[in-house]
Amino acid sequence: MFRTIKTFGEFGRIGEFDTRRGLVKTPTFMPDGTRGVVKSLLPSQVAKTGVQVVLANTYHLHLAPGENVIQELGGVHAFGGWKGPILTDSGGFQVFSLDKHTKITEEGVTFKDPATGDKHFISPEISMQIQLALGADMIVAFDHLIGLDESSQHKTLEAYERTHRWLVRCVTEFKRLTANMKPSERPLLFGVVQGGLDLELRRKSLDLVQASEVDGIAIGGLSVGEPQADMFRVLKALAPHYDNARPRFLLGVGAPADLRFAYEHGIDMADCVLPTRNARHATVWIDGDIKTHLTNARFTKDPLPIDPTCDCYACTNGFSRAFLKHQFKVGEPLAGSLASIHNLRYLSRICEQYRSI
RNA sequence: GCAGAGUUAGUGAAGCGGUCAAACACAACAGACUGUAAAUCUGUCGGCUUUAGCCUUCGUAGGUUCGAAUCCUACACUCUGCA
Repeated sequence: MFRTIKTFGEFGRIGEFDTRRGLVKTPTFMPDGTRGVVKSLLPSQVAKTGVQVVLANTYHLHLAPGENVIQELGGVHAFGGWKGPILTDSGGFQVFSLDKHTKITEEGVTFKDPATGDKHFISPEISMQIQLALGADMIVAFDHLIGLDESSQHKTLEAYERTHRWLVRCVTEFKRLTANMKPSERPLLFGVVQGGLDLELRRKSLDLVQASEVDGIAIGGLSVGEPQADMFRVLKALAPHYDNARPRFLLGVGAPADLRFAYEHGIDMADCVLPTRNARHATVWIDGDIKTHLTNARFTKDPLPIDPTCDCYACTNGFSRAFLKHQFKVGEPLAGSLASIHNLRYLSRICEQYRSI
């Protein structure tokens, strides 16, 4: 149950909710640790940026090392060392990102591993089973996600309908798997809203998800190549219709401007690879949301920290832009780690600014 | 001193008569990245102008040829054998 502490603006809210692994204060940003950990960072470093929840991925952990291995070793928390809440994505995103390697039927999705050629079948039920076995504290229903370029718009309705049929199966399987758990031991299930850029469909999708027995509302299918204005239009249209008792999770959004818009339109939590991937690719955000390539020649002798206004470890411990540029140029992984710390802190600070309104 | 091999754009290295401003790699420069097939990918990379074009380049200087980075001669330098 989501507790609203305060509202701001027309749709924004500050609040908190409980997971079996502890309290989550919102708005919050959750970095993606696809294989169980945030790439290039120690859990302690992630925690110090203000991150409360880390994401992990059903698809990747199912392929290797397998949920059975992780379960035997004590679950994904023990496995990767993250003590706070963990949210697993369902594998639904891979239906989209591995599009060319998948075969979708009503029963589920067959993935052909691009690396090995091995086939893996994931259905709504199997996704629930994997996520429960991994030991996640929040899990996501297995949905059908499509791109939003012109060539795929005709699939919007199909994906929307399938997502809801699959949601029913997810809820049923989830209830079966958690039947013997106390409410305080049970992970939270998020249903996914789809509908592409069709506001009517989006609205219906939200109603359907909110009418089902899910703990949280996830907004999916955005930030998949559509113009920013389209994403904003959808978020704006959904904003007045959310159920106040449940947390709202925007899947896959992480650009500062997008997060701000989302939080101001009723979103409580979001995840994204952007801060950490960009960081490993030498790109950081600097005060004012200025996207900056640290490898640019102009930083060769720059003694300043990444962002003089930032309080992250990298910015307050003497690491100059010149040093980071050099480390990136010579391929030292420390540069990516320091930049990741900075970018995560940058997004956490945005969240903290909203939480302190 | 003799005999071989070599000298190509920032570096390494292809090319061995025309389709060569010259493959490829690295470096350099710029960019992309939004529920991670991503510590990855893309573009530029002789000069001037720029859809096209013009000019100057392949150790140096000559020569052969309609045409040379590619063939010949001389010279310079480098490496490997033999003295």
